Amino acid sequence: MHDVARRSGVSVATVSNVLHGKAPVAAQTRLRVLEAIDELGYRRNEVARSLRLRATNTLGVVIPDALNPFHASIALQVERRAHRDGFAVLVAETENDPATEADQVRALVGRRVDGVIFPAVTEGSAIPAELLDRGIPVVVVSFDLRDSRVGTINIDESAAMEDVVSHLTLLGHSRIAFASSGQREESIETRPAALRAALARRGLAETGLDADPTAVCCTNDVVAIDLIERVERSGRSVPHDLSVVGFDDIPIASHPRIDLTTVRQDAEQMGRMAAEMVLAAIAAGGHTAERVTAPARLVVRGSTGPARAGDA
Amino acid sequence: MHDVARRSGVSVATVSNVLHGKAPVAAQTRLRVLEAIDELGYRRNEVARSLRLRATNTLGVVIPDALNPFHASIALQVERRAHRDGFAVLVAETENDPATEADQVRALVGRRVDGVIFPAVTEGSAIPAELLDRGIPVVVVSFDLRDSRVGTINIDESAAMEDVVSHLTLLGHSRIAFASSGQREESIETRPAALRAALARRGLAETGLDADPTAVCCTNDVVAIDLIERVERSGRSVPHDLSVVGFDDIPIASHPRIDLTTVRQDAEQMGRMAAEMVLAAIAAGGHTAERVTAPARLVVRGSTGPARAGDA
DNA sequence: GCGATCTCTTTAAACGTTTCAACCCACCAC
DNA sequence: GTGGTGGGTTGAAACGTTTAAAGAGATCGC
Repeated sequence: MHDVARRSGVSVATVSNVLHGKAPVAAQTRLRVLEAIDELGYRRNEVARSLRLRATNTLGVVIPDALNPFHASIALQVERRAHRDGFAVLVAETENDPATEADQVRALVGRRVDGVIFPAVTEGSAIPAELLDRGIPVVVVSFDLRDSRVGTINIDESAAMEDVVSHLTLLGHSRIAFASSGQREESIETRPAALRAALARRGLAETGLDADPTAVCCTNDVVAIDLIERVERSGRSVPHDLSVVGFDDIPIASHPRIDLTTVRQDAEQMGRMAAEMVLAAIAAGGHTAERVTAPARLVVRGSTGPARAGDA
Repeated sequence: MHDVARRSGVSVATVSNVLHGKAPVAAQTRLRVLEAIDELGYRRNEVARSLRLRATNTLGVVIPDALNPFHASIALQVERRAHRDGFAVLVAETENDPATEADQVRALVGRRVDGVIFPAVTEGSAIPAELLDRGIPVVVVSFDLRDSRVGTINIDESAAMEDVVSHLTLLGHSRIAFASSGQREESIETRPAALRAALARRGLAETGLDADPTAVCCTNDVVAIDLIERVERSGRSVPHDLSVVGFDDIPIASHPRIDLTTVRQDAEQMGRMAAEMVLAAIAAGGHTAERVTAPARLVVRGSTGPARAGDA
């Protein structure tokens, strides 16, 4: 910038003015400056700008597992929406580990991100303490975190689960289990709890995964598809021996070879909304506590079928 | 930092010293400072630091399509490796569009990233001009860009394609087509060119996709799996009516329901190597021109079978 | 008692922007 | 001619660090 100023014979303040049009600058001067910028290939140093403005125009996305297409899709949409507003996106991977999550959040704080989005939260993470105390807006997707300082975007879990259970019981299932992602949990207790509630409403109890269920409701499509793989590798078949339901409706779920019955969530919409929510909060200069519930609906496909005879 | 200094009765320089251990500081002072840091919840402002050090400890990853698991996986590995060295990662989505790619690169330059990784390059992009002129190290994965200032990580495309064609011809195929990702191309001309070369070696020519091929080699697994879907929705079946080969071996490819014959690339290794290559270049203060070829091998599964009778 | 040495600490200048206040000059009203 | 107005420009401070250079006491050898 100093070089540009020198070359066009003006002060840096003037260069800054032609760049932002805050103060008026004579047409002729503007031209000279633009010329110099062009010749020197000048590109504004955003880090200096960030320092001065105390705003980095950067969002953090803290994602447990970038290989889960649902999470990836949300991150992607956030990036797109943010890009439109001139924001960049720092992604941080937690590997579902609360310790690295804390570590990553610290790093984001150090880099002074203007807002943070969690496409999912890891169990046992006291996530946003440090963020919230600093006034950094936080939006959480897929988990109904009840904190007056964080925004959330959720589907109506109990309605969705009600549809799932209704679908399964209509098919004659009564031994219904829940499968989570194995290692450390993501969507914490809400999804299995919703299942238990829906079952209870019908006088049923949850069946253990190892107690020979006839249907399994999985915490997400990746888990469901894995389950189908394990079942079929063991010589049984889906849906004949076991019905499987997923959550998310990731792209592969609708493939005819997979044909997974699942609860469809609109990741694109949810990601975009998350970005907009946090951007709005940033513009307004504080937290948000908005809670929106996104639409979701059961998509019945071929991975669910009638319960095995004699199992009602 | 000023607050910390004031609270512990020392100068900011001393605080800085206890933080980095550059200069010696008395044990007692160090203690007071650490205490103050703790009480105030101080966290170093990395943007000020970046400005002063003229290094942001940030990598850019320019990714055409985050929903392609191969790309996502590379990005993920880069993030992991970078995190270990205290680097953050800015992801930029190009949507396979050269214009937004240019835009994103400009944004990365403005933010003064220390290095950039392209998990794939979009056709027709004059990518790295601006980056290279500024001395920013660049590493490209999956495309053998021959530029003395960019590092590359590739598989041996012609060897891999040789294996594919050998496998297919052994099954009796001679009408072999290539399928790319439709819209704008990614891996530019190298993969189809390799196919043509391998065919030519056997006195065969490429068959058009619309000219009733008996086998199709796809530019990646996503395209292959899509193709299977389209074929089977139209009432034909894979591999009975058409053999399909992919590239990458993304996780779903090995699912028994998909069972895709494909060329396996080790995304984890390639991502890690890309990160290490660019980090090394940053440490050395300049470009890299290293070219490594990663291992790849054909994994034969159920999506390829004997050519239809009468088609030899 | 005096310079040298050593350990610890501070001062102040950078890094590259933005922006407030001041300045200059021309024009205008009176 | 004086004061106001307003467009165009600039000086300089600030943002929060790092670091070279200088300073301040001790300790020490002699």
